[in-house]
Amino acid sequence: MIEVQLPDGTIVEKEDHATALDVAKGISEGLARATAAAVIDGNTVDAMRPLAELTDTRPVALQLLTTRDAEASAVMRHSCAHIMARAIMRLYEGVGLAFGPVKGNTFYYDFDLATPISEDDFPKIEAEMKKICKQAEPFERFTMGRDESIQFCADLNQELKVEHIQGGLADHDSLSFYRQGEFVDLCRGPHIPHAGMIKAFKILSVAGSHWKGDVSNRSLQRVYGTAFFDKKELRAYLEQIEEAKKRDHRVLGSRLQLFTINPDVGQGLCLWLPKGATIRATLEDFIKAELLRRAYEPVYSPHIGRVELYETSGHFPYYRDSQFAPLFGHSAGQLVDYWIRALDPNDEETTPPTADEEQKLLDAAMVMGFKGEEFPLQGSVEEKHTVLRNWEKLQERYLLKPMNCPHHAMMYKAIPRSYRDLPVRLAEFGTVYRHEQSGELNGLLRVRGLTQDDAHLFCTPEQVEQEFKDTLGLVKYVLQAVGLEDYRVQLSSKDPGSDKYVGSDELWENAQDTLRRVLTEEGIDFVEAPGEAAFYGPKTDFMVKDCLGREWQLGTVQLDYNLPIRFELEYTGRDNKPHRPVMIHRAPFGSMERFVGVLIEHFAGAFPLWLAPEQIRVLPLSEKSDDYAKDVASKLRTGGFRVTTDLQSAKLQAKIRQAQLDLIPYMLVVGPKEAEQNAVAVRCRIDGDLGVMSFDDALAKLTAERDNLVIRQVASPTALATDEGEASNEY
RNA sequence: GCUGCUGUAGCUCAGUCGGUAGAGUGCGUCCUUGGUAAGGACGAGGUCAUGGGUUCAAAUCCCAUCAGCAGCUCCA
Repeated sequence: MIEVQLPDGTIVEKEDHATALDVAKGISEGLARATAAAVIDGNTVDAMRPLAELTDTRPVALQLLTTRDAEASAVMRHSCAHIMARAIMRLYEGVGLAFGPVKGNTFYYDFDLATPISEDDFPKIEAEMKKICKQAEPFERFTMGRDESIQFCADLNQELKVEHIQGGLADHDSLSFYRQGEFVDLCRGPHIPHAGMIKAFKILSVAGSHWKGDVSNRSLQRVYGTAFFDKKELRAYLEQIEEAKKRDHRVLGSRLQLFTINPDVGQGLCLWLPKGATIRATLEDFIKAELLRRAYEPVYSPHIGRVELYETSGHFPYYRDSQFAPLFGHSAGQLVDYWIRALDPNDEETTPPTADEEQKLLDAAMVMGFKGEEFPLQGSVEEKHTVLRNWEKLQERYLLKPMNCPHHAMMYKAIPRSYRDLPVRLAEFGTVYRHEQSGELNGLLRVRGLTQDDAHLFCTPEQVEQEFKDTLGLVKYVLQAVGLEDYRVQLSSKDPGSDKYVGSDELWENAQDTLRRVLTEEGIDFVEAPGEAAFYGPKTDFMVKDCLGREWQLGTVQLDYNLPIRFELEYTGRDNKPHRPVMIHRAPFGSMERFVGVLIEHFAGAFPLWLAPEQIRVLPLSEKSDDYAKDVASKLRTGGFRVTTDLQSAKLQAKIRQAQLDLIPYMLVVGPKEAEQNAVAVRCRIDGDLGVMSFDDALAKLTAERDNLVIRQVASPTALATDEGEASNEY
């Protein structure tokens, strides 16, 4: 017999081989029907496995997971992934199985499959899945030894599973499988007792992916789906997605005329329309005022800089692929650049020049002033490259600036610095250009030209901690001021196994320790993300989600001991000797583009009074009141408000409806009565009609709301839940 | 960049079997002059993303290019 303790403390005795399902049955048939899985020792486990196998603790502390528990849904979705895989294997030949984990409310399965699956195929896959669910066959678990498992998977023609057992699961002696009818899959589990528990599911999309997430590996087809225990929940979830899409900043940006992106201007290059620009300018003014209070100094730098500058900083070689190609000060540079690439055997876009062509290139180069006799016409490619590289260096090459830090480092260097001057805080809304992969571009959230609310702090090693602390405080303050409270803090640290980082391990450890310590002292919850650091230093990133639940980095504070070395930055210490400062890179908003994009979604386009591009709209009751409306608007403008008048010959209801749809915070209705008393009838977008008040009272009320940066929202946006639970799916 | 999907009026979308393109909304003009979420009439708007091909005939079929969307990968 085995003793089992239920969450309420009750202890029940069961047969030795009893399962969680048996315990549930002992309580009620209904409970047994609803039991999807169990929790023992904090682990989610199969409800149909004998309890004695699952833990040595006695009595067994057992918690049943029923169809009402969120954890049970995750188990069920994983089972649904198996069912989808089973259906697809019935419909297609030669299906290779990769991974099929759960991700938030959705699941996916990666398939190695020659035939492309398209959306048109979803109905037939779903129909097959429905059949499987109807049959309500159980999920049966069994285990095998390593070698046996490898042979088993090989016999099933599941090469990827074989590879995974040999690679990722190398330290597992025994492996578990789940069988459901004719379908068997290497899987850690757990699963629901039988397929009949899945009452509602839907295939959502199909996309490409790569085996183990590595682009150099074979590409797979990833089919996404979602499943629920209840049809209503599925419908509600699909509606929630539709609802969330209405908040999409790309949709609102165009409806509210905030910004536009035009392919004729260029991919990923956004055009800020007046209303969007107003929001941005308001935010910039807000942060400029705050920086003044915090003793930052404004600077400006040009949009381009010499390539050598970025070679010094390390950005050019490191990010070459995602930068716009260098610009040449003279066309001779282009000639040499072309020549170098033509000779490069690894450059697939070019073919080596013939002897004839090379002579022409040489003639052209001599016309442009190069010393032709230096060029080894009969030499090797390497010898030619050497000469061409030298010629290239004679040319001015510029980079559209991908980063502001090198410019700011030069500004630091421009003036002799004493320890008494530090910290030096140089701030600039710096516009940078990055040639992001085309598939990555996304509205305002990922663009090719962006403006960072950037600043670089240069301080002594002793000051680092305080400066870092203050900077974190600034980021938190700024986010709180605009009402963005739903963020996650991440300490992006170095991946010890990678060689992409510059600088000594000691500097890195030192920097990471400082970040960890300050974050802990400040009581900021954070997760550490190894491998997410910049190549020159660790950083603290503030992450937020968009309307589809995708995560983006907004604010960032980065510690950097490396660029000061590369740029040989110095200050004179108390000892009259040169010392090396430490740099802190920081951008509370991140980029103005992404930040405004996120804000649009956060407020669903309905900005608080202080940020709204059009703050007040004056609505005359009829044309008879047009003059008074203009008068009111003009006085509000004098009070610093952004105000318009609606003079179209429409009924009041229509004007109000239009203003509500345009998400204008306040409407002032004026008719003959108001004109007579120098009054206005105030209507708030959120609260509706506030009644008639004197113009002065209305002005005072709105001024207070604006100047206090009051944030008001009808409902706080509910981002789609997409908790990252992927790591738990080991196989 | 990769995989899949999409591209028709300013916007949202119809358009059957290949046979000279349609709605709603917005926009303009006129009528209407109103009290807190849609008053009415008329009108203008399209090289069906671009370039090729197949065909007597292409928005429709095929190919390429460009752009967008979702995911992957990348992200200073």
